[in-house]
Amino acid sequence: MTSPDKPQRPRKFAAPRGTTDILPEDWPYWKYVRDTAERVCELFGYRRIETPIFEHAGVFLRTSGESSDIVSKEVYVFEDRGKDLLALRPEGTANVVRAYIEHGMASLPQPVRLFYIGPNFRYDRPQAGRYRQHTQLGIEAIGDADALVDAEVIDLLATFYRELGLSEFTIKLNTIGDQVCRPAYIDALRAYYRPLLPAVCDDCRTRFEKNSLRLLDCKEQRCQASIADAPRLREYLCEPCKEHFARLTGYLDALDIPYVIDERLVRGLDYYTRTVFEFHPHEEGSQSSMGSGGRYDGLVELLGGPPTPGVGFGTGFERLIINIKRQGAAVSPTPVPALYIAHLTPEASLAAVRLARAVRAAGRQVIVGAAGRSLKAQMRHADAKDAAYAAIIGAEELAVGEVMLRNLGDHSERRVRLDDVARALAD
RNA sequence: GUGGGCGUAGCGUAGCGGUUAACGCGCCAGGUUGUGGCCCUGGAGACCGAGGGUUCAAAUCCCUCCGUCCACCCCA
Repeated sequence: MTSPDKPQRPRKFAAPRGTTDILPEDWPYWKYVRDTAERVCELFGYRRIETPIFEHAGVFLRTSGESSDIVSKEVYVFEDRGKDLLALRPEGTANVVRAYIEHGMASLPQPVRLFYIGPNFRYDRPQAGRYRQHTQLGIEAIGDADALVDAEVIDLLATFYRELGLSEFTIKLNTIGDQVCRPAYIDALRAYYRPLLPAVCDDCRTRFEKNSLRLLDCKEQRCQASIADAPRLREYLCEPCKEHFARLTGYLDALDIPYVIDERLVRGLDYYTRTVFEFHPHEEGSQSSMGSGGRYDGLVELLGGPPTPGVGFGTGFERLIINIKRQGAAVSPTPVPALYIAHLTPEASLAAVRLARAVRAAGRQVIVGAAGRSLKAQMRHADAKDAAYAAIIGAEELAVGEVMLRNLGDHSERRVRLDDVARALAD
């Protein structure tokens, strides 16, 4: 059926699985989220930092926990041409901590407050609100152990959501202890689970060996009874951890920030200590976590720095935008051209590009019509672009150094000197 | 990693065994000589996701693969 002379067409590519193009019609949402993020972070005194999207693999592999899903199966690791083992960053905290150490930020006034906006990569199976490349706003406050900073971070995230028009969310909060008290709890938890192992799911048997704390957030029906009667971490917390948590809830209460204590919230990254939290929209659905974070008092040391406390969060733009669309928040419209220049002859085209430059210099958006198209086609285009005015340059106008300036709203038109167009638009 | 739905022009769909695959939107060009939004006309654009099979005949039936979406899991 194919004629023998039909040329073989080159292969068409699609964006890699789990990635998407952000098209112009979606950009207003992205701009809205980015602008709001930058504004709110600055309000809280956070300064911007951007780190590379890839790092030495060890930065992530060493910090996130070998048994965590992120490290065990989701990190993009590759060897570069110089045989260095690198990894696309799967989360934002470890690399910022690396930068904190590398640039000697420990000698700055503490805590150092940082924020960043950029892509993260996880080899995951794509789904609604879940991508292999996703964009996060993250903040880190490094160098202060007090619960005031924990509260500040949570307040910042809550403020960000409110500013976005996302008022409907629940904050889940928990403390998972520290290096002092958690080991004793883990022992107790394992002792409790050991006889129950035949009854729980396969994943839980793995968790028992590798990451016992995660036994608590298993979603399997058959494991729920085991979880319900498990020892409570609360009862094993050391005094400093208890006090820290009490101070945190005190701050949150003072700020009138509502929260729900969820003793089963343990989080997926191993470096967390004490405070952990997640923000969920009220709308039900999968991938409902919009943002989350916690304290990581051992992380700086783990990456070779001095013992330094830290706390932060990450929040995913794609999920925020899903919720913004769902809750119908208003975003600013895409700017529309002030002037569309239609030109009818080759000489007029030269005048058109010069006029465009002059009007742009006055700070106004200009679109120049496609060369060689009929006036009708160019006017149609001007209308499709929602231009406020159209300037028509034909042989007649050009001969006397003028344009026909048409108001596309009220259909009025008048002749204006080429030099006066920018001024005429300002009226 | 597990399970399910779906893959027809740029987008949204129809066609569900039988000649040159249809419609809407969009795109391009016309509808009197230099003018938009409505309307009308015409055009471009699809090897019907890919490969294999069944059949005289397949976009239509079967198989495999790929892609995509959704759920579980995990997480932002």
